[in-house]
Amino acid sequence: MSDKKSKKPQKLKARLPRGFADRSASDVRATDEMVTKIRAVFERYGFDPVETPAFEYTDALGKFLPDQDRPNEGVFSLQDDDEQWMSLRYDLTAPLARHVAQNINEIALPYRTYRQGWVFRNEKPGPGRFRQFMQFDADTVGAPGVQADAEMAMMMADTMEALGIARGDYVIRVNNRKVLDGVMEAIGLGGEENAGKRLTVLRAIDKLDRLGIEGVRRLLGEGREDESGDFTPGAGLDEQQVGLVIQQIVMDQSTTNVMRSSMDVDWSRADDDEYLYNERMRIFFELNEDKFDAEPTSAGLGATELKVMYRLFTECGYGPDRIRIDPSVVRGLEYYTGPVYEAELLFDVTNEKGETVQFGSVGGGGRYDGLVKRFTGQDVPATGFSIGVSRLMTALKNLGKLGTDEMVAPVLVTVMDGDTEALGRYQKMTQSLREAGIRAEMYQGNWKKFGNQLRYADRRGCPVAIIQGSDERERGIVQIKDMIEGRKEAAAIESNEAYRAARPGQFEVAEGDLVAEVTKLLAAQKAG
RNA sequence: GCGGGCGUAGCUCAGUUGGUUAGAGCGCUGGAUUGUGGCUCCAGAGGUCGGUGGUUCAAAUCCACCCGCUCGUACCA
Repeated sequence: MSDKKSKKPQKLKARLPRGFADRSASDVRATDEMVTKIRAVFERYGFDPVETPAFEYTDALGKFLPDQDRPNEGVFSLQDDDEQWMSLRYDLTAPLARHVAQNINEIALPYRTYRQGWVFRNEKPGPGRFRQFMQFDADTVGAPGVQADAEMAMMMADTMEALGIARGDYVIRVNNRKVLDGVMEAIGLGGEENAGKRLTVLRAIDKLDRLGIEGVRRLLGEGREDESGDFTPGAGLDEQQVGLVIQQIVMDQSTTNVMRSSMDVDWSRADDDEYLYNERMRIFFELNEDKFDAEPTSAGLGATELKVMYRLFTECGYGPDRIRIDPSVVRGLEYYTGPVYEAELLFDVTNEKGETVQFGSVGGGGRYDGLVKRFTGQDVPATGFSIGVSRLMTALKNLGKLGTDEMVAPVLVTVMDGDTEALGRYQKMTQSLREAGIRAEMYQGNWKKFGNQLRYADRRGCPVAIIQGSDERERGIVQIKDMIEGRKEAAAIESNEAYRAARPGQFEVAEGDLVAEVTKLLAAQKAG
C-alpha cells in the first residue's frame, strides 16, 4: 500500500477558484451576440465607448475601511511594490468617475459614454452568482436634469427589446431616493442619529419582491425568522410607522382607497391597465403635492422629479407596459442621490434542474451626483445604468433568444496517407474550402486510425467528411460523406460487416468539383 | 458570518452490526475490424473512500476538528 503510494506521482488537482467559471464556446458566442446588440442601441443614442483597466488604486474606488488602513474585504486587493493598495474594480461606475475627474479638462460635458467589462466581487458565490461577471454600462456625466435620467430609462427599455425580450416580458421600474428620504423624515427617522435605522428600513424595502409585504412588515417591526430558524432583527418601528412605510412603497394599496372615493375614476375601465396606472399616478402626485408643497422637502422634490420623468415617458410613448413609476424600488444603498431605476424580467425562467426561478433584476442604475466631486471638489452630476450581461444571458438562453442559429461545426478533411505529399493535398483541399467561406479543418490526430477520424467528426458534430485514399486519388475523385444522412442510413444496418461495406451517406465527385459539391450539400442540409 | 444537508473512479451511484485485495453502470484506451461514426463481444487503465488527528487487533464505516459543495439566511459598496 505505502509502496504503491510512494510510486505514484503527486497529481495536481485541476480546479477553479471558488466563484469563478470557465466559459464555453456557446457562452462566448452568446455574449458577443448580446454585446453587439446592446452596443448598437447605445451608439444610436449618441454614446461613445471608453475603457478603463481592471485595477484601480483602492482609494479611487472608495473602498478603504473606515478607521483602518486596509481595503474592504468585499474587493480583491493587493499591495503594489510601493506598498500602495490596488483593487480589482467591483463595478464600472467608480472607475468612470475617476477617469472623468482625471480628464475633466479634455472632456466636453455632458459626456455620454458606455463600456463593457469584467468586474470582481469577493463575496460568497451562489448559483448564477459569480465573483467575476460582466457588466455593460452607460452614463451621462455633467447632466443635472432628470431628463437625462428619463432618457436612461427609455434606453434601457429599448435595449431589452433589442435583445429580443418582448414588451410585457420586462418592465423598467423607476423611483426617486428623495421620496424615500421624505418618508423616513415623516416617520421621525431623519437626522444623523437614525442613519443606521434608515439603512435597515431601506434593506427591508429592498426585499419586497422576495419576502412579500408580510415579510417586509416583520423586518420593519420586530424581525423575521426564516425556515432554518435563523432570526433577522428588524428595524424596530412601531405599528403606525410600519403602516406608513408600507403604504408608501406599495402604491397600489395606498392609492386604491383614494381612487375608490374619487369621482373622477371611471371604474368601468378597471381592466385597462394603462388607464388605471395613469389615474393612480395622478392621485399619487396629488397626494404628494398636497403633503409637501408648503415647504420644499426632499419628498416633495423627489415627487416633482418623478412627475417630470412620468410626463417625459408619456410624451415619448413609453407607457406602463415599458416603464413604471414604482415607489418600492430602492437599489444600491449608498451613493444614489435622486432617480433610481431597475430592469426586471417578468417571465418565468426554468433552470437546468427544471426549477422555476424568479429572475428579478437584470440591470439598474440611478443618479450619483457625488462620485466625481470626490476627486474634483466641484459638482459634476451624473446618471447611468448597468446591465448584468452574464445574468441576462442565462435568462435569454432559457427564453431561446440566443444561440438559435448555432455555429455549424467544420467540414472534416480526413487523412488516409501521412506522407508529406499526401498531407499537402489534404491541406490544400482544406484551404480551398476555407477560401470558399466554408469552416473546414484537416484531421490533426493520429491518422492511422481511420475509424477514430470519423468518430471525431461524429462527436464534433461535423456535417460533412471528405475522404480521399489512394484508390480515389488514382481515379481523380474524392468521397463526400454526409454525416447526417449517414447516421440515418446506418440505423437500418444490423451487422457491422454490412455497415462497413455500405459506407452510408457517401458519394463520389471529381476532385475539381469538391468545393461546389460541398457547398451544395451544406445548403441542402441547412434547408432540410 | 449563522443554521441545515451532502462529500466513494472522469460522471451517476452501491458498499450490511467496523472485518480479506473497495464495486457496478456509463464514459475512456486498446483489440475482434490494414480504408468508415452506430451495434455486439473481449481486454485494460483509472481511487490518498474530501483532509488531518483520534478510538480499535482492524475504519469508506465510529468520534473531533478542518476543507469543499449545496439549501436557507445575513451581507452585496
